[in-house]
Amino acid sequence: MKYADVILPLPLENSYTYSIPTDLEAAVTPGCRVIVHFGKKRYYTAIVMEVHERRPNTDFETKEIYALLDASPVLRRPQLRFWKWISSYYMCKLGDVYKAALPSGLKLESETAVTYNADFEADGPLRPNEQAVLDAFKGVLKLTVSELEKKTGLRNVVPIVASLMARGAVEVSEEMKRGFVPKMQAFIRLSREYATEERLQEAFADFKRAKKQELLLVCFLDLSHALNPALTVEVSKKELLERSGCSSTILDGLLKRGVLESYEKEVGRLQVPVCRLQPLSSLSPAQEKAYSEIHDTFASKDVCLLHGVTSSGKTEIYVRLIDEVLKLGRQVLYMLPEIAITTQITERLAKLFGNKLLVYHSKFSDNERVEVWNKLLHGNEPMVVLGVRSSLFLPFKDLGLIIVDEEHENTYKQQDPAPRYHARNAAIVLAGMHGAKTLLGSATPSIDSYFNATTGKYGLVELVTRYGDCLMPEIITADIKELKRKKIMKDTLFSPLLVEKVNASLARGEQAILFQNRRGFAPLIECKSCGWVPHCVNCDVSLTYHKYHNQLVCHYCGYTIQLPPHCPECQSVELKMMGFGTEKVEEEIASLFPSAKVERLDFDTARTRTAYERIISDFEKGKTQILIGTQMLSKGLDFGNVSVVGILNADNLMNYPDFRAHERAFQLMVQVSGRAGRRDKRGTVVLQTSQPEHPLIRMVQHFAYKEMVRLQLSERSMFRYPPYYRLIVLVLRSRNESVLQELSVIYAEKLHARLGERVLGPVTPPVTRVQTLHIKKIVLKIEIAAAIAPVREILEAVHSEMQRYLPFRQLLVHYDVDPA
DNA sequence: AGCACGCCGACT
DNA sequence: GTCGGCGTGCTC
Repeated sequence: MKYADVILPLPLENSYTYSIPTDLEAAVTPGCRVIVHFGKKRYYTAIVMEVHERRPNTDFETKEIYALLDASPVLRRPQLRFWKWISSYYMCKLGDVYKAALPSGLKLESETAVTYNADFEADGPLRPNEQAVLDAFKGVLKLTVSELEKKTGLRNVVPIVASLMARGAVEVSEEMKRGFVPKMQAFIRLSREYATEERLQEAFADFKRAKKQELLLVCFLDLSHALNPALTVEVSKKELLERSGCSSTILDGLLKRGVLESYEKEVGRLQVPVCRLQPLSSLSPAQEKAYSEIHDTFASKDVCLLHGVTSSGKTEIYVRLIDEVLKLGRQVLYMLPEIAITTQITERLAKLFGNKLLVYHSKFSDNERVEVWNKLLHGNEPMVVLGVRSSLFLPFKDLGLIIVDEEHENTYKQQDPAPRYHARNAAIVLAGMHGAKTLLGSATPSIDSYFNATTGKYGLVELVTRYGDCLMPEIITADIKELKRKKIMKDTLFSPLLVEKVNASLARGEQAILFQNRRGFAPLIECKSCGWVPHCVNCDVSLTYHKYHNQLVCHYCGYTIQLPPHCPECQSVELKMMGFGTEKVEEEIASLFPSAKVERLDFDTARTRTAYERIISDFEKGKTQILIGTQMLSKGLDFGNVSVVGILNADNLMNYPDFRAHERAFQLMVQVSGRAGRRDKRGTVVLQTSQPEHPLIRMVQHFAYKEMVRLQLSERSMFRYPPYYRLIVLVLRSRNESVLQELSVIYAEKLHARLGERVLGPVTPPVTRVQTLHIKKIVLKIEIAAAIAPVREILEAVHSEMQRYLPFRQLLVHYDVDPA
């Protein structure tokens, strides 16, 4: 008897053993997907980790594998190893890694479907809830449990469905959710009967009055070359109708006559670029130098950091390296943070690499992602994948190079659902498993990477001249505190300097970008008479006012209410708006620069791929003169005509409680400034701040990156932060505040007993409650040279010790290794 | 993560 | 007396 140890897409400690039906014994191999029955009801797609003949010591019945989904593994050999590394280093369950790794089209799950019995006649009165459930079946026979819950508005329909089933009113079944659906398209061909010239002549003779049909057939023959087997191409129905200008009724006529016939065929969703491939452009001397230095570095080191100022042309260098690796027959992963993957970069790469390019990110549909997956799995050609964080999990065969562009971006660190992995660091490990090199690129490298590069762990290559020798923008500060004191800036977000610069730029037919790191209209609302502030019911934060929908929104959990017409505490109608977000900036621009066309780029306006791309392309084409946005516009965008950038409030970037606040503020301000001035024009940046003398502001003004690093490093070493220490944060959450308080203290004491001064806390984070869960954190600072395995063992030991305290079950615990 | 089982308050 | 709230434990 053969058994398979499988991993389920659930946060479970162990793998589970299923027996393999004899007819599948040969076919079930590690890396295959199987469907298994798990628990009382549900079916899941599990991944086979190991096949063996060891009978499980049976305190439990061993179930059989229900079905095998793949003739060959969907994972390639190194992938499982990579999954195990992620789960061990980032201290999460293998099931969590599995969940993150596969596109959901490959993870079919069952769902309980409820079918209405049309013959049902109640033998007695129904309870209101039961009636409500039955009423939901108006016009439909079958609904899933979740659809029923949505339709009825009831929270727990399962028991109600159970009692209805007992009475014979409904039946339930487990059905698999729809997974990947291949895209089918209708094609048209000549029917067999008419496939000769003679028969076609007859057909033409037959048309008489059907002139349109005749025209359509001519058009078809023209497109398909159906009579010349050497040249024949397939013609889709859509193309034929478009090219002939005929309606589908005319085509139906031809189909009815039997001259043509229609057939369905699977087509890919990945668009094949139609443009002709372009040769690589040549490199400037500075780029050439950097390029060869990277090469030299890779001879002795596996990782190289490319520190290239904005618009120094890092992409050209990447392109060269990609081309080279492809020519060796190996694969390349080019990673970018989510917000930086735009049509600009995809089009550029498509022109160079054609159908060797695959794109993988969250704004692609799941079906498209499955196609990318399958193409890498089954294809053997060298490929370059342009992707986000999760593209690390794709089934690469033989990676030769991973490029992590904008490597300083903290969005490379996955925050919320486990696995909480850092894609840049994981990329280096993955590259190691493939014997590949990693190139980290940034205009403002993370302090961690820069430290590694200057201490010899990585190579360092610097590119300090901007491409085409265009000048770094001039950064001028505007002192908002002073302007407010002098009453020059009253009830406005714009300093006179910024207004003047924007006006001058518009007058020259140039564009402006305004940056404000907060969306919505006002982040805080306060009643003028009693001081009441609207708070989220689930989280410990005030609600942000969004004027467009006249709503108050929680930016942590999405909780939304209408703006009350008066204060619920004292009935006063005077509500004061405090602070400002992108919406308010937009509103003020409309009055300050009435003739300019303005657009806003933030989470609210760029919800879909098309909306996002439209805003960018309109700005690119000059349809928009002013673009307002959050950090979304700091990345990966090249605009040729922007001469002014305004940073509306630098203070809120610098003043938040995190040891990386200054590093991040510097990176953000320099990146945003980099949008100003391209080609031959020197740009201007107006930096509005109440602390113009702040050292960090001075460093931004002079692009003094190294100075910033020096200062930060001395602080980090003093206060035991990365890169000198490794942080592991234990996050404890509970609905029950007192249990959380009590247990977090005990937890920290136990850790302190074993790890001493390395343990800090428990501390209360700035936002103490999110989604009805109170939060405490215990921070571990581990010497960077120390081995991490013993620390993990201690953490696990203390965790199991804690489980002896009964209320511990009310706690949710997770680890955040190397928090961003 | 689901899902069932089991034990307590508020309704007919 | 029952309904339904959620705390607890298990899933090969």
